[in-house]
Amino acid sequence: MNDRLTNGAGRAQRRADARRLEILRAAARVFRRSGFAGAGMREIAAEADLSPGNLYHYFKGKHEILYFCQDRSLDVMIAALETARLSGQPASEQLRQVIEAHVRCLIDELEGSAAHLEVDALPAPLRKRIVLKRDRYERGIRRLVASGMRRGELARTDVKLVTRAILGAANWTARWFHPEGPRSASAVAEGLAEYLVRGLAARLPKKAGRGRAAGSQART
Amino acid sequence: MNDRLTNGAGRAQRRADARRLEILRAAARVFRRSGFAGAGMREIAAEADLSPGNLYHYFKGKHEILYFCQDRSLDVMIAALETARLSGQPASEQLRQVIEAHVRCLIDELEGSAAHLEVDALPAPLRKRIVLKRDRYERGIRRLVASGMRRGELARTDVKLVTRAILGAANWTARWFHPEGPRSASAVAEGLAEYLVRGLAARLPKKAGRGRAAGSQART
DNA sequence: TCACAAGTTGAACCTCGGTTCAATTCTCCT
DNA sequence: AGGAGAATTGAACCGAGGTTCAACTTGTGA
Repeated sequence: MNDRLTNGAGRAQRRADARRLEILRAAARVFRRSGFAGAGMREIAAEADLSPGNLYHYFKGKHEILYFCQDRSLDVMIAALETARLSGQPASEQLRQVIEAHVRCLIDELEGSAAHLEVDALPAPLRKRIVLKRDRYERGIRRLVASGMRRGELARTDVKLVTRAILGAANWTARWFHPEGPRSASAVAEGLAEYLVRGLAARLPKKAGRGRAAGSQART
Repeated sequence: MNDRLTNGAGRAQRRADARRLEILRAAARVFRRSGFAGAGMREIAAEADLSPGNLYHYFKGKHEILYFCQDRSLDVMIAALETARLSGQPASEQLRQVIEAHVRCLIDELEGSAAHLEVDALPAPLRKRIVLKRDRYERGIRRLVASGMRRGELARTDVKLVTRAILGAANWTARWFHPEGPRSASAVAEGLAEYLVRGLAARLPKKAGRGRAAGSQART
């Protein structure tokens, strides 16, 4: 009976949540296509198949939509980072997974979102929250890299600089990747990760115990 | 006499040109700070120390200012690419120079310009011209990389993908670099180039004639 | 010195895009 | 069925920012 009592209200809540999610996805697509400034509320409404005024029933305004898009993206990326961390694999493998997940998060055709690239577009209170989360993500990657360096799995270098280079290269795919292009999103993610990880593995061939490093030596 | 006849007009022309350049520099700074959308003509005018209406004496509009900023940046980068190419040094060294110049072009405190990062903001005719030039620059880098691969100086891989990764990492410095930060622009440019070039040199240690590779082996 | 062209200004204009809102429709519960 | 709240709409509102422009100032050449 209690279950039956909340069934309708529960269903309405679920529908509202689903509609919110729908809007966020649509917005993410428009933001990725046109950038935040170029994305109009009318365009987002059309993409989400509702009227412009209706957006305000679900979100306070354009900035709030952007904020939630960004929050979602960062959640996905942080989860991937955590998964990699818990895998217990070598640092280079973990880093590869993180980079691939990051790139996919950006350029996946249906779910991809470049929203988190436009933090500066947010008003200060929302921006602060996103920056905290983004910095948390970035620190996680740095820890992964630093740990790999300490273990001798990655070449020692400026952790911060390298992490930003990695993120830059990954984020930049949003600019040039086209779904109809010659490479699939996966191929791009993998190729990019391969290159970026290799830049940190450069000085490892001396370690005889390293299966891959040994393979590299045999090949070249 | 002829020299004296054109002296005043020549001087006026030079002053107009100097004023145009001043405006472009000011605009580049504002664009870098606030992005194209966030940069207002009033702000640019203030930065260039003249009135908003006066900008229109020198440029047709905001988009034309952006276009010329971008054109200038690409000129600088293309020139650096040409210098590196003509140096006849190994591909990895050439690539290093190109990357460093690219990064400096972005984050140099007085002259730096991130304008070329916002190609999409241009109306179609101007955008077409910038895209042509930008693609020319990118093809030049690709040729450099491909040539290094053919010569065995760089590891063989997907040239286009790697070039874009490099450009992405380099361009992204515009997002995170702060002049008052712990690293100078030069240190960032050098560190970044080091890492990005190493990702392409990963498989070279086998070449006994390589002084650096041999040094690396001795160290690790 | 004068006439004309170049350069400058600051207020006003105008458009575009974010947002509001009254009216209407839909959904849920009694 | 009726009432209340949620959801939706489409037109109107409003302000920010790009641009125009008449009036004025400065520079140049005869």
